[in-house]
Amino acid sequence: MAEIPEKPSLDGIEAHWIDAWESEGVYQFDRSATRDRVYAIDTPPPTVSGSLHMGHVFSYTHTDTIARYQRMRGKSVFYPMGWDDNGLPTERRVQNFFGVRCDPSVPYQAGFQPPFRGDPPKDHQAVSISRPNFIELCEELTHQDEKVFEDLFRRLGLSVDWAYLYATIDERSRRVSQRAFLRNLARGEAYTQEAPTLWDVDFKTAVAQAELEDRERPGAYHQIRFARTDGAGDVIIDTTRPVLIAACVALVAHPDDERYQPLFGTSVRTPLYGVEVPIVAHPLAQPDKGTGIAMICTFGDTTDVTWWRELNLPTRAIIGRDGRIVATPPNGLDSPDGLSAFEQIAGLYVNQAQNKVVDMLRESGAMIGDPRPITHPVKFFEKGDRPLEIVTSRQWYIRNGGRGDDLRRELLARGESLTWHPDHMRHRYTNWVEGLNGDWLISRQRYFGVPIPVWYPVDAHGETDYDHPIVPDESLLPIDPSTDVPPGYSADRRDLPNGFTGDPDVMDTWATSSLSPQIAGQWEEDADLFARLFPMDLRPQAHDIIRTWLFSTVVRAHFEHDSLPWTNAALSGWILDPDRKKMSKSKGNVVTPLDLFDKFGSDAVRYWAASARPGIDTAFSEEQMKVGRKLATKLLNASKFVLGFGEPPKDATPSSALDLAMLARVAHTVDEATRAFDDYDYARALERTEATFWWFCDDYVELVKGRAYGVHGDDGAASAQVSLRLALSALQRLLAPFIPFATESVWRWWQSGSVHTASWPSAEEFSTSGDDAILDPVGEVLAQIRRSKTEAKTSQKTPVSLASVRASTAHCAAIESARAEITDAGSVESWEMNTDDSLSTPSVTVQLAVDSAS
RNA sequence: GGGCGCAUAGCUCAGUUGGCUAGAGCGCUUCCCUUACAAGGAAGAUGUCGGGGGUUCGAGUCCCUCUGCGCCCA
Repeated sequence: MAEIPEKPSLDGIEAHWIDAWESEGVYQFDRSATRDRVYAIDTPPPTVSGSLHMGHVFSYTHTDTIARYQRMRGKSVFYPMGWDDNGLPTERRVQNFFGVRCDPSVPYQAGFQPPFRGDPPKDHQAVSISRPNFIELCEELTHQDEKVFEDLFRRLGLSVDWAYLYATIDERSRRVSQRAFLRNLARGEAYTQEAPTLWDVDFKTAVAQAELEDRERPGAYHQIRFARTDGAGDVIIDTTRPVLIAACVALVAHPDDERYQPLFGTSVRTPLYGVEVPIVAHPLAQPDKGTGIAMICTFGDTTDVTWWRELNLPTRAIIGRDGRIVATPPNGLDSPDGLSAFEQIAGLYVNQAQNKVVDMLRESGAMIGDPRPITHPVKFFEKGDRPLEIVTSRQWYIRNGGRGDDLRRELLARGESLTWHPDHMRHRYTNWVEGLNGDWLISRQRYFGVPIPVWYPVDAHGETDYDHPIVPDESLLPIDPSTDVPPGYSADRRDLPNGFTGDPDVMDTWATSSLSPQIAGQWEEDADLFARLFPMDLRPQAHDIIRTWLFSTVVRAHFEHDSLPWTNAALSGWILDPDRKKMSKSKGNVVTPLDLFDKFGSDAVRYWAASARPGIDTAFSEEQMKVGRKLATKLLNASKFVLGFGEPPKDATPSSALDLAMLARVAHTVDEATRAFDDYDYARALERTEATFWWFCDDYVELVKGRAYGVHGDDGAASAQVSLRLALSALQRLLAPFIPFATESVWRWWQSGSVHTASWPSAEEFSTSGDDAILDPVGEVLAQIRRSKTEAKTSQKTPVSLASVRASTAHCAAIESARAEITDAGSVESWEMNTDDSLSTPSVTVQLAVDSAS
């Protein structure tokens, strides 16, 4: 137990307790606890290559309050931390930081030193390095970033057990990720397929539906003439992408569209290229868009893919994976004029080719009028800078209900049985699952990720047999098929006829992070541990990744464990700047968390975060942090006051009416806070606790002060002192989840052990004989006495020569029961009590002794 | 276009199966160095509960509708 300081202070308490908690193992998960005594949290692994921001502080604080509450309720809390370091954000950061670029054809260079470590000059040409060198740099940089994140989270006071730290690229994550994939493959839940795929031409990788976003982009309608092959005139279409005319395989109109019904079954020739294409009918054609008839190209957008598939159309792909028009003209384009028109655009980037095509269309007379500018939504990779193209490529998929109604229904049912906080967030999930239009594409043509753990046989002609992947034994995981050799082959048969070849791709980062419960819980590696954790109790996360992280985690657990991965999901809102705009770096309104910790203290910043209702977008507010700091300071001073009386006599019990009433109020608050926490409403628990704490300081302490000092004798003092201590103990514990540093400081002034492993208060700790109904009339009388002094602009110490009270019978009795205390607090010299049952609130007429004193 | 949410004091927000005179904090104004705390305390002013309609003895709360804002999906 520590000395109570003369002048309590919040300065330096964070560093002190961070060290003490670590050395005492306060937050260690007790793995001997059985499942019913465990509370397991599937902590979101933050992307460490991103910047630290208030959003992290905000949502992780919410989770931490829940973790601390559950720990105090006696649960063994499994609260791990993970770093999401694999994937594109890290690759991009590594490129920018070191001035390098990954080129798998470059050989490994031992001891490679990058040209820069931070801030390469703008005109620097990226140095091409091997994949292993690149990955080494990824690991170097993520380790630096992880240290910064860890320091931040420790400073914030997260009650994480750091012994269970993981990273999504570490060996266990790779092993778990590959094992789960191989299980999916064995059960037919993962498959490979050659198919049209959304493709980012800059990152040169496939992307999944969940990674798309629509952006409004300027474009233009071009009206184009297609000549009918029967010579009966032209068909006019509107298109924003005339560049794709060479990829056109049909024109399409709605089956009910009377304008075009006579044309179904006939054909037209494409302008410039002279390719004959049919006119077909399909309900996805929009009669009110443009001229109502559109060209189908392979592939302009996802609707083209649907038409192509459902109408069995040929393929004429013209856009390559590098975003350029391919060199070879597509099938069917064979007329001399057509070939020379195609030569004009071959090798150009798409937008250059578009300009060229428009020029040629004007010249040929196939274009009517000028382009008409419009703004329209264009699909982008959420991390990309250029519109997505669609290319045909071989990719790996995991089924997710997007192509199968039975599975879709099962996954919707999983969403139904999950408990959502707040509840309305479940609609995001339902909405997303119902709107899926394909399986989950998990292969990425990138470098820093978990390799897809398969090889393929290469036949005698050198052709790769993708239909019979060779899989490793689970005991060998993790593997890298680019360096490891499959069973039954020797290393020198790599990439040779009658040999093998490794799958060159890595998995999407979500394909690994969707296994965070299995990674953190050491699935299949520590069965005893996993059984104590899974399914976990809580998935806390931001609401913008319901479609990605939350959903994909549900999918993996559904397949592997036939269960939900957790029972509760808690969704945090966004941080808005004080003008209610979403905070962003470009606006320059981002504040760094560490500066705020220095300025207000961690507890104050946590207070701001914990004040926000679950799931609600919240304005960044330094004002709220000041309030939090006041609360922490007040707790120090109030604790010092209460404990300053020393130990009350051993046999002391609360006996006076006011003390019992105060304890009844605190007991009621304990119930309210407990109910709120059980419902994951940390903000309500804080608000109720805080209100009672301030009332305790402002009214109760002031009322009871004189008696506690002994002016009414030893018995009254003993009752006051023991009641003050009972209440203080409860209030310190109720505040512990929110302001862990200040509460720990004051707790250790008089208790042994940490407040964070103390038991959560219960109403049973208090005598229940009190009547807290007396507190309102008593408080009202006190307020009126204070008001009269304030209005007289005199000190609150000024004596009251006569307090004349009019109140109902019940209120008079209440006031009588605490009259001695009001007398002390208000310096009342004499009383006059009048019963008036018509009054709903007491009325006090106050005569001040100030005039006679002057 | 479909879905979800929000609208209460100058600001940020509470307001729990409909129930007393609609609350808190911040900010603002005034006063008080009071022996836990001046990094404090006491007090004051401020509302057509977004508009309209309905149900009800009674509506901030339930229903309908309109308006504005935000987010998710197409």
